[in-house]
Amino acid sequence: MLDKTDGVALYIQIRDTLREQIMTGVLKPGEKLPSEDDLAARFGVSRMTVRRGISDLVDMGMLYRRRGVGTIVSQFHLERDHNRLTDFFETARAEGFEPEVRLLGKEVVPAKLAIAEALGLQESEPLIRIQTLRLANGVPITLYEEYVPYKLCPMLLTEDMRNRAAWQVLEEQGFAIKFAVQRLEARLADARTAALLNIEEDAPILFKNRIIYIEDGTPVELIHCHNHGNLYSSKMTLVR
Amino acid sequence: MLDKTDGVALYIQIRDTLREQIMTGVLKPGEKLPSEDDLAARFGVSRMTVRRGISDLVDMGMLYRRRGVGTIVSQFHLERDHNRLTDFFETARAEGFEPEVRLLGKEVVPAKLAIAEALGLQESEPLIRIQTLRLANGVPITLYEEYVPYKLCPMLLTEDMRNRAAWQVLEEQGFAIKFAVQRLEARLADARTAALLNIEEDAPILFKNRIIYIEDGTPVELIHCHNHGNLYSSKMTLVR
DNA sequence: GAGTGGTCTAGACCACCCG
DNA sequence: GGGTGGTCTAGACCACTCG
Repeated sequence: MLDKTDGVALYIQIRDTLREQIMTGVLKPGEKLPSEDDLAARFGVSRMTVRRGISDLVDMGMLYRRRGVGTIVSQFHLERDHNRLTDFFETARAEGFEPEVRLLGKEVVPAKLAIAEALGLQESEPLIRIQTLRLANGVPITLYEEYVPYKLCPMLLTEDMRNRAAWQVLEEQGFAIKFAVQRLEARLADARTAALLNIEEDAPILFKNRIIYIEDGTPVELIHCHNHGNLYSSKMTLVR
Repeated sequence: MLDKTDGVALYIQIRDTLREQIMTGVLKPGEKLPSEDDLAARFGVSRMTVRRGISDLVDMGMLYRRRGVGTIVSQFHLERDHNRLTDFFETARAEGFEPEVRLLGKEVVPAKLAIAEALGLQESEPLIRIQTLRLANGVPITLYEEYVPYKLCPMLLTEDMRNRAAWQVLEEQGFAIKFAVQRLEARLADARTAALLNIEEDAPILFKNRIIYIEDGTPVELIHCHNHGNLYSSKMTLVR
């Protein structure tokens, strides 16, 4: 069952085995897993190792534990991906839309005060600004504006931005992208946004301000998303 | 340092001790913790127990680990609370606003199709609908509409809803509230919402549709929030 | 009372990072 | 090479649930 020689941690192999069984319906919602002692014997590992694998699935919401009862498959599998930084193309396709990105412009601009503060820079420091229009099935959904400090990654200027976001380029360059903090607001469309999204001025816009950080807490990118109010909504999971 | 007799798990005492030291600045951002072996010796526990406590803080974003280097205090402490179901009053006060809730109405209504489907009910089954207006420092911020299946908790009809949400009452009644899934949209204010929030009709509204679930995946409450577009934004953290 | 998950121990070996 | 975190073992005792 497990391969102790291939370098993949045993608890990861156990986690993936169990997840596979839940996904394929071998383990059904509401059903109890074998006990931890039992699983440890089956997998030929110690109970602590089984627990570590199960804990990951509990954190993901696929399982829950009841002391004195057992470990049970959740009825509802939390879509924790909605609380994660994910690839626009992958998620669009996963939701059944064909994604497309049109480059509107890419230039070096001096940082305005608000953006400089968000990125921990001095005012007027050079930024790379990348503006794109994101479409689903050919319909404009989002006006996407990205700001990255020029000194951080000058090569962004020559990268093709039609298949990934700037933070994904940074990740390829070895930056340990760790998390993002975003703020959602309801706004009205200004003239330019309205024209690009093919809606009326003053139509509703779901505005998203997102700052992306690397491991040690340094901000590396600011994003402004102007999302079509009637065609876009933002879904997420909250845990008690 | 630790109390092995008071019933609180050692790893929780260790976690809270370390968190306290980070919060109070004894451990500063960017600073390395003592090694796990060292901490185990200081706390008088095994290394696995120390790791369990540290892991919780890593999950919360307060620490990060680097193999071969050590465990380091994050520059930026993730506010994971924003990804959690939290108490309106507590969070408002924590952010420096004095919260207030005005009851607009509480009645039993038949479930419309969309709400019945969201809550896993038959159409027309009786629901308790609670409508309140939420204010911060006396300014109306949110028109809050809650729907709970009548059969689930009839006593909601007689509860005072001015200091907690319905799901908090359910929690007090022993329901294991586990998570919520919500969807945010930008909308324009209709006449009633505009009047209650003291804004113009067609002003921007951040609309939130939230479904609350218990442990086994059963939905127990649906919430519609109509948030003041200019005074309310929704902040959250995404993890890579 | 039997079975379950919750916690904890006292080791062990490894991969990785850095001086 | 020395120190760090990553993984794993083979036990142990406890609190809890349920029949």
